[in-house]
Amino acid sequence: MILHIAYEDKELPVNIFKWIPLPSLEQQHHHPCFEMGMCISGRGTFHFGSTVYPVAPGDIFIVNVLESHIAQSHPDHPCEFLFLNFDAELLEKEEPELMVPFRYYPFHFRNRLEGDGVMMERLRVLIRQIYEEKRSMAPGYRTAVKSLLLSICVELLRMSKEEISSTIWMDGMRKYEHVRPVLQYIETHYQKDIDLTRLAQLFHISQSHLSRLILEATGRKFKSHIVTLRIQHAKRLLAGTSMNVTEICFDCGFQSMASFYRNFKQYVQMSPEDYRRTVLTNSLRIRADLSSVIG
DNA sequence: ACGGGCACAAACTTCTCAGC
DNA sequence: GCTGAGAAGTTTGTGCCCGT
Repeated sequence: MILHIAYEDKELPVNIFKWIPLPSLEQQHHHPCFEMGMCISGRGTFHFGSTVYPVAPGDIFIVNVLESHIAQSHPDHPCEFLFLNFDAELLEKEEPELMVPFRYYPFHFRNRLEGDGVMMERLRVLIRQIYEEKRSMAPGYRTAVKSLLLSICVELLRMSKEEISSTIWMDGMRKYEHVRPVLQYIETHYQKDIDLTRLAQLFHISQSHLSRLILEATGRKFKSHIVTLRIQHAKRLLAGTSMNVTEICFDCGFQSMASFYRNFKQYVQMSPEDYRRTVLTNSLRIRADLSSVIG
């Protein structure tokens, strides 16, 4: 199940809120943003696909972009979470290296961070500070939230560096630096008709070698990487504009309606029209809930 | 007009081997 | 160890069609 994340503040794509999961196991969901969930109290379980982690106070769970997950409370000791979700663009714009623990080491990525180490304690404090900043909305809170979030990502980056041997780390960074211009090119040209052959010619690398480099750097195949960017763009247009599906398809860089439908269904598990209806229904429901709370 | 499915050709990925 | 070339298997794009 896909969740469309609407940020309260359009200038700051960061949400933070308290949440008590139900004791019954709900359907897993995913969303196009990063999420961190810190357990404040109680017990329970956190499900990522078929992997199940126990939940204890102080545990921090990292949810990657489009990763299926759901938290569940213990029936007798419901757990309370502080959930933080934010747009990946925030990190990419600031310093792409911050994406490394999430994106460039897919095989080292782990969802549960636990323990009483100095770094863990620092992460917990930073998450609480973001919650307080967002709640108080004191002058300059946007900058404060952004800098706290970036500090969290720096901590994660350093933690992941400690876990991975320096040889693997240096090797990964070197490969990433090698392929970085290609990835930047893809991210600015994905709306156009780019293919691996032309890209290989442009960067003077063989097609097979470029394919391998992209896979090593991103954890995704070339096509999958492009399609992910295009689908994210399509979702933004479906949710935020009245453009018809055909216009959106070609605006995103798809060469035909058929491939757009096939890819959209594969990545989002529903057709573009169904997605637009779901997003509209959800946003209307949220507005109705808010107006009933406000009175 | 638009949304969606199917079959085939084209493009991409993966693997292996060889040269530097 | 890094990179390129080539072959085989897999995936995607294109064109066409049908239903609403």
